[in-house]
Amino acid sequence: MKNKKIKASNSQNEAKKTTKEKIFDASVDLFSKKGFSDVSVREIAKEAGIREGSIYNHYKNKEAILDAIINYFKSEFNKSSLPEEEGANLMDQGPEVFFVGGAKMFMDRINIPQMEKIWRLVCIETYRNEKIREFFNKEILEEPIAGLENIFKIMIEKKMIKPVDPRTLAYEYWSFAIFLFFEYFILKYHEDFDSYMNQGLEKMIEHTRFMLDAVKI
Amino acid sequence: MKNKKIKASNSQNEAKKTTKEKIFDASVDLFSKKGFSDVSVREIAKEAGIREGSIYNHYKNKEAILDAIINYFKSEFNKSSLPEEEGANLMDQGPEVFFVGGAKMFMDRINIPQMEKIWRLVCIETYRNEKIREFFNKEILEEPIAGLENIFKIMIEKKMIKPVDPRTLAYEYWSFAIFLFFEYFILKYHEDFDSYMNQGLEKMIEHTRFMLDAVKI
DNA sequence: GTCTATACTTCGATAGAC
DNA sequence: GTCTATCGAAGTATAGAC
Repeated sequence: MKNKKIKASNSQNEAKKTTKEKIFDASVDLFSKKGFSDVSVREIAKEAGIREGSIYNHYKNKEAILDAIINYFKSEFNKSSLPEEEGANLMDQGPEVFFVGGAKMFMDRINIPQMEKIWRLVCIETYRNEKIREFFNKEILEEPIAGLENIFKIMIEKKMIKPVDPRTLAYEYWSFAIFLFFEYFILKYHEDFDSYMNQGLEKMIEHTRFMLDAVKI
Repeated sequence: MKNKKIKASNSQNEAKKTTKEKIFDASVDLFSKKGFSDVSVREIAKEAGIREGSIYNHYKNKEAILDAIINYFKSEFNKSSLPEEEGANLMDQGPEVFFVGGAKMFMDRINIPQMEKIWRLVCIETYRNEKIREFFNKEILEEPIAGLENIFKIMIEKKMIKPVDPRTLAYEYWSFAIFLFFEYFILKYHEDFDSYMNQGLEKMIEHTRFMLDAVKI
């Protein structure tokens, strides 16, 4: 579970990259730093080490590069979503193990270098890009909350926690995670990356403790 | 306390506006919709009903307009911060009255038409603009949390709530408010404004109830 | 202080030689 | 598929008449 992070610096070696990959990676880098609108095709070409015109042999236009990044993000995001049975197993070990374990797994997903940049990109472009916004609302806001609501419902049925409204609990739990996204990727993005990511996990665990304390039987 | 909102549609009547105000208001409008980088000086001039060149008689450049908006926002934000004694009075009526009353007052501050647009602008430009980011971190994140920490400390001393770590409580309470900012101004901004603002207040009140339930004696 | 006109720059995208 | 060269559009900003 730990060596998932190594995998030869995320994708291919720098040397083996195709031109299309170079354009893709350069765009991820620049878009995540400055935002889509403040990056020019010239910059992307320079960063990728090719001429401007060559970009259009691989992508129809600038927008198409962003689309490709979004699609990559979506597929990676869905690829690594928590399998149903694994969750059920964790839950039997008690609520704390379930949530702390879940938070760690989730952080591991974000912590892949290339994906971390795209997470930042997603956060800063959500206001402007409708595709990203729809994805965010559906897959990062509504679906997790619906899933959590279900989990809390089960926990209540199993008398693992107090019978508080499961929807409220889900919202209380997950809104904190969204807050951490924005705190990390927007408010604190430039302040020493590594330590901040670890702080995020600790904060999420502390939040989990507070919530479970509030509803424990 | 309620008629603060009327005040002749926020600022001057449309007819009486100076050119500088027209430029300012047009910029607020456009920046809050599309973001600073995606708005041109030409657009601002058109929206303000003047010629492009005339803008430079009032502002040094495009960036200076944004600076003026930020400064206006800061001064309005500080102008309306909660007076110390009023808070103490509210607190004596119990935690629920204090927080529900506080949430309402806070929402009233945002709900002024011109300020609502600037709040949106602040939320979407935070990642890009260092002045906004510093302001957000200091005045919307750290200071409120420090203030809340103090309030929870007093409540614990007065034995109004359980002796949970006040810093944790402050973070638990305020992170939800920040989440609501982002949910409202980024994720749901175009989905029927008025009802969403009201929902926000209800959500904040529900959150307050959950938290107070968790720490009540 | 506003207008017309325009300078100057940068941008996204394309054409055509290799 | 990459390069050179360049186009047309759009951007910021300035000059000068009124």
